[in-house]
Amino acid sequence: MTEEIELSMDCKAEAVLEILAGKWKRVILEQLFSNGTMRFSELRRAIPDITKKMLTSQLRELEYHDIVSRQVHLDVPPKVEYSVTEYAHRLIPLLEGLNRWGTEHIEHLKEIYGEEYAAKSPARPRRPDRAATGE
Amino acid sequence: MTEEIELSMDCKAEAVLEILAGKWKRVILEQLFSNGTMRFSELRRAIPDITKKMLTSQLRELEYHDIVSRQVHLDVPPKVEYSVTEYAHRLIPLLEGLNRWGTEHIEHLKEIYGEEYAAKSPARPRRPDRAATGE
DNA sequence: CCGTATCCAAGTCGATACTG
DNA sequence: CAGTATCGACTTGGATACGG
Repeated sequence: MTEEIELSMDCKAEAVLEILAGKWKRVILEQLFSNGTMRFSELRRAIPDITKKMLTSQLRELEYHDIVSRQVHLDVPPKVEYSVTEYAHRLIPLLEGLNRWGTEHIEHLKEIYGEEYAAKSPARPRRPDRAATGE
Repeated sequence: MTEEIELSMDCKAEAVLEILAGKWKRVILEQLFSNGTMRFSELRRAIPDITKKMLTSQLRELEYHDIVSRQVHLDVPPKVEYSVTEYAHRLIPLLEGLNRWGTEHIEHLKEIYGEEYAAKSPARPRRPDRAATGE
């Protein structure tokens, strides 16, 4: 029977998911949180597989959400520095919770499927139907 | 200067994001958490805009992650019931945190951009560059 | 009733070339 | 140095139509 949990999530969670969802957002935040202010080129070096286009767009989205701030220095050569905002620090507990849960969840999946579980949920999971002749 | 936060997120968060990321996953969980066991058709009625295909696929992914369980009753007419697993309850604090953060974040965005902020971050945010003549 | 198959539109991400 | 523009591959979500 139900446990009447009443989570009442009006799906405000979407707003946060949007911040964290991009493929590179979390790595970028990791860099900025642990290294402080970084230049565009430093970020590129720290995250070798990211393209300039991706780095730019993800940074712009984070900037829009007031998570990172962008300082443009008008000199030659051009120099743009990024850092996390004060506001971004409120994200930390959530990020930690997410990472803790993620780590445990991977273990949980291993217990269920063995070491060779697929990270991405398969289209047709191989779990057998549990049948019951209820009604 | 840096505050040496050392979040060390090896991006295990991805595993959780995958659970929560689908367009309908959170609404489905909301339903199952507050109503307990529900039939496929009940879920469809509770979430009018979802298609059968989407409902099926999202439920299968949640099932793969051991978040919902699927009970098939082999009688006529067919009857399939879904409910959240024991394991799923561990998600609740995270979900609550996500929702609380989301709610506050929407307020934060309103303070910055006014009531008419765009939910989705625009490609080119209209925030002016903050220039500094450093170097 | 509870799905699957097929097709299609939209969005995401990467590679590459060009610019202030 | 720090981007923007353009294109294409791949993925996601939606609209049907059909099957057990």
